[in-house]
Amino acid sequence: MKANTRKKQQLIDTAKNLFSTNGFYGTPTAKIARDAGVSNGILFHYFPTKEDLIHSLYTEIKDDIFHYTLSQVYTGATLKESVYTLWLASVEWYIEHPNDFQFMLQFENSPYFTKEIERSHRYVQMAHTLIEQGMEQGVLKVFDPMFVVRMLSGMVERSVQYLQSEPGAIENGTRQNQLFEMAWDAISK
Amino acid sequence: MKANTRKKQQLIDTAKNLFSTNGFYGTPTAKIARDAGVSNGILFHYFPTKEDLIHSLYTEIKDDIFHYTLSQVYTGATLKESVYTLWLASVEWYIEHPNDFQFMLQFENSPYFTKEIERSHRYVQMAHTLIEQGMEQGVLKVFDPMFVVRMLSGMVERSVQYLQSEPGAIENGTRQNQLFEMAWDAISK
Amino acid sequence: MKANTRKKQQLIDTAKNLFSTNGFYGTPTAKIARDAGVSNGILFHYFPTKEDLIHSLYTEIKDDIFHYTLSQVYTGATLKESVYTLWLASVEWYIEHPNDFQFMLQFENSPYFTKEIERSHRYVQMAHTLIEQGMEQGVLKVFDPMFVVRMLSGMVERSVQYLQSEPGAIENGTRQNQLFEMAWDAISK
Amino acid sequence: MKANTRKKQQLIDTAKNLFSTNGFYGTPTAKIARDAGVSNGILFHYFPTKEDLIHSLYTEIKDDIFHYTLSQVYTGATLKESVYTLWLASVEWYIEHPNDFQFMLQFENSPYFTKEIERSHRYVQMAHTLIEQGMEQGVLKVFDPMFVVRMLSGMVERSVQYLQSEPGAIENGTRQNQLFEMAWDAISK
DNA sequence: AATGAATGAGCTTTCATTCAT
DNA sequence: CATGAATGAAAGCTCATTCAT
Repeated sequence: MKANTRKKQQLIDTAKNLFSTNGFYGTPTAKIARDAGVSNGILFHYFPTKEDLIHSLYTEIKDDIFHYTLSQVYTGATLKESVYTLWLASVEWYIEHPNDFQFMLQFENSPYFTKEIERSHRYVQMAHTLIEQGMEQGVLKVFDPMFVVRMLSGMVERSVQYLQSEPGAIENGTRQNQLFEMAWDAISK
Repeated sequence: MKANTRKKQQLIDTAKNLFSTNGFYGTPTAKIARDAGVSNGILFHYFPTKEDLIHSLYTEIKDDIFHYTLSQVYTGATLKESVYTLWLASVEWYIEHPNDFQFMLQFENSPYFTKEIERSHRYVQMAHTLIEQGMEQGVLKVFDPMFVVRMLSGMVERSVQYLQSEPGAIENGTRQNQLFEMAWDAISK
Repeated sequence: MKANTRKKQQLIDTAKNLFSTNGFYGTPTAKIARDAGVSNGILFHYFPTKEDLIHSLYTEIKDDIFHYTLSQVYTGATLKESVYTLWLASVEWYIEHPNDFQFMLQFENSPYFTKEIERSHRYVQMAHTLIEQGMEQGVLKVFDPMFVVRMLSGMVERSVQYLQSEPGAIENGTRQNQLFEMAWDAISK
Repeated sequence: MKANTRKKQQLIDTAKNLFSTNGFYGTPTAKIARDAGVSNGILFHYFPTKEDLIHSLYTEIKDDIFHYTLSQVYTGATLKESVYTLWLASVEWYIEHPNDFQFMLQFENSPYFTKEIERSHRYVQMAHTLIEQGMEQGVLKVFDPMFVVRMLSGMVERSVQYLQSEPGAIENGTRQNQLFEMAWDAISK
């Protein structure tokens, strides 16, 4: 089972690398297996179809970011502080995992992505709950909470891309605060 | 020259339809030609490769939206009014052309899309100029203008998706104003 | 009719160039037309099929070399002198027309080439007659004359290739005599 | 590994047959696979491109004829005897393998064939060595040895074609001796 | 669990040839 | 005679998936 886990994980890691560089369609399963140092056939033992592999990757990423974010939240925070924690944890995690970030962008804009998948992940559910509370507290503008979640993730994504392209910006705490203020101004009353 | 134009345009229209529904990779060139009612080979007469076709489509869309937006602007407007005009024209145009909207999202998140392509279109250049002016006037938060342009288009896209999913929202002028206010609050000081 | 002749000749010349460089199959008819500066369609006006074009080229070459050789022969020559004249004229002509030489080699080793075509050309018939005479006179080894003709052309071809590859050899009369002696020794008693 | 070898060999044999009859360009890879009784795709598993297949075929042939010829040579032979052995072994082998002979002629007169390929085969190298020795011994006319090798193979080829077309000639030892004498007279002093 | 040979449908692109103008 | 758009039947090659071992 160790060998099992190792090969599976190698496939996942290799797939993330290749997908983020060449896209889903530019990455044959045979190349994933070859680069992962395993046989062609074993990939389909772990992931019955290429689509299954892609979904597994996405799920793993969303789980990872969920756990990272969860580890950052603390009780007794104000609504704005909670949103800030969520926002910053997400940005930090994407900056640390550029392959995952790249992969996620592609996946969420591909025909593989559906609303059902979007809603099924705890990361999104957590954000949804937070936004709902903010509206109830009268702190946030009132819209469909799911829409605000999407708006927020859109702003996170653009911010990450900006930080990636601007040298030195990642370490600049002030910059990050300014970026968060944009998002907060957008959604708060 | 009429036949020329007609067949080429049929290919473009058919391609937009199919691409927006099935994606680039889910749409064989043979199907495009068949659905357009033309021969297989003529597609490659007008577009030497599938990639050329895709790029042409994108360019056409960006030109169309540029001209539509341009027709809406008026002189003597305040900065906020100008941004509103730009925002609203974009939203309206995408709502009216859902195929183009869908295609654009896919293209801009595909490996076909590069920063060079992004900057080369007049639509983006126009937005860039406007944002720069706003910063100089002290009305907008100061960032790399290109980043703000991207942030804005991201918010336009999410707004369009929201309007598409919410029945009756499209005709609701108040709703649209509220959506714009989110964007304006994000970027203005 | 002048224009007629001009375009046709341009097609022939261009085709020879392209065929000798890229081969029959590496040369699309469209490229021949383009390089010749004429329209795609007109090629098929003069040559109903690509094969017709190829055959025309070959016939033209064989006619040219026939006339050149004929102009070199003189009456009262011995058999060996006549064979020498034939041999030298052929070598000279190929050296002067490398494209034609290249094209001929390809054609004669392609599926387009048949025994019927081979026999139908006056150049071959002339050689055949000469060899027959030599056998009757008891000067040449006795075989099927057609075989000796082929053997001789084979030796001409290799000699031309040798002269082409050896710098300075073309102007070297002694070299050419030595090459002829090889051929003569092969076929003479 | 048996299946491996079997399918690969079936592809090679079928390809030789089809190529020699219809030429490289007249033989689709799909037909090779079909006639070989294997799937379309497996051909490209063994030979990444059609060109690779063609080159492999040629290499195999040249290796086969090399080994056959090598098995015929004996020590203590005079130079003329050695050349005779080489000549006869080649002629015999081509007569026994008409498909290979046909294929070889096409290949060596196609754009696939280069001087580098020609020199790389042991069969040619063996002939080259023999001719060089003959020149050093003063038995052969002095030329670039490679040219003499080519001249000799040209004469072998014409002789094989002659023997193929002349009924009964193949079994006629005298005929073969006469053909060899032509070649020998050509190259010997 | 693991291999990698094998499958075969499907893809983009090419190109000789036709045809409306 | 001349153009070049239009046709459509291949062709070579790819690749997700299966299967014998």
